[in-house]
Amino acid sequence: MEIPNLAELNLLHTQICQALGDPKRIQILYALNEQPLHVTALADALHTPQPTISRHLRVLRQRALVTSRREGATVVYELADYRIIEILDMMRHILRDSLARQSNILT
Amino acid sequence: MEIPNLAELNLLHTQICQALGDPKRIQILYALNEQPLHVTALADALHTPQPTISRHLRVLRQRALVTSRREGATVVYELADYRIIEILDMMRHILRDSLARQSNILT
DNA sequence: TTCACTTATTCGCGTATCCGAATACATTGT
DNA sequence: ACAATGTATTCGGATACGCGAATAAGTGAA
Repeated sequence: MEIPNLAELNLLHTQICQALGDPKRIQILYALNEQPLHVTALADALHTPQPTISRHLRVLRQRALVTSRREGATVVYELADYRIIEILDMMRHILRDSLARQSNILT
Repeated sequence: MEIPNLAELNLLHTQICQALGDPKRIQILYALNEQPLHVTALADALHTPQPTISRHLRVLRQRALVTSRREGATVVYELADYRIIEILDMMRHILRDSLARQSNILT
C-alpha cells in the first residue's frame, strides 16, 4: 500500500463525492444504515433490478464506502463507515436551511 | 417557492453531491473557505482559465453552495454555508481512516 | 454432475459532463 | 460613445456515466 500523495488524495476525495452523486446510491447507503443487506434484498427494497444494484454496489465498494462479505450463497453488504450517514444528513440540513432562506426572501 | 416533495428533495440532495464530485469545484470551495474571492482571483489562484472557473461557479451557485454579489466591476463569490467545509473535511477523515485500515491489513 | 439460486459482468445505446476556444454581456472610466 | 476590464455563455468534441438486456460466474443441495 503506497502512501498517496496530495494529488491522489484529492482524486480519492473527488471519487467519494462522485459516488454519492447518484440517487440510487444514496438510497442504498441509507438502506444499509438500517441494517446490512444482501444484494437481492436491496434490489427488492429499492424496487430496482439486481444488476443495477450490483453495479452501484461495486462503485461504493471501490470507493470503500461499503464492505462486502460472502455468507453462503449470498453476499452481505454493510456500511464501511457510518459517518457517511452523518455526512449525508449534514447535507440534508444544509439543503433544508437553504430552502428556508429562499422562502424567507420571497415572503 | 414551493415546498419540495420527498422525491425533489432527494434530487436536490443528489445534485449537491454531484456538485462536490469535481476536483476543481472542491478546490474552489476550499479557496473560498479562506476568504471570499472574485472570479479572476480564483482563476489565478487555481491556475485555471476564467471561463472554466465561471462555469464551475455557476454549478455551485445553482446548487446554493456559494453566493455571489457584484462589487463594482467584479463579482465576489462566497461560501453560502461554511458547514460544507466540515462535510468535505469529514470525508477526508473517512478517507484517511480507510487508507489506514488497508495499510493494517497488508502489514 | 446437474439444478436452482445469487451475484457479477459485458454490450450497446442514450445522455450528461468537462474542457478549450471564441465570443457575448456587463461595468467603469475617459 | 468608446475603450478597457471583468464575467458569463455558447459551440464542438472527447470522455464518462447509467441503464436494460443478456449472460457469465459463484455457491449449495440433491
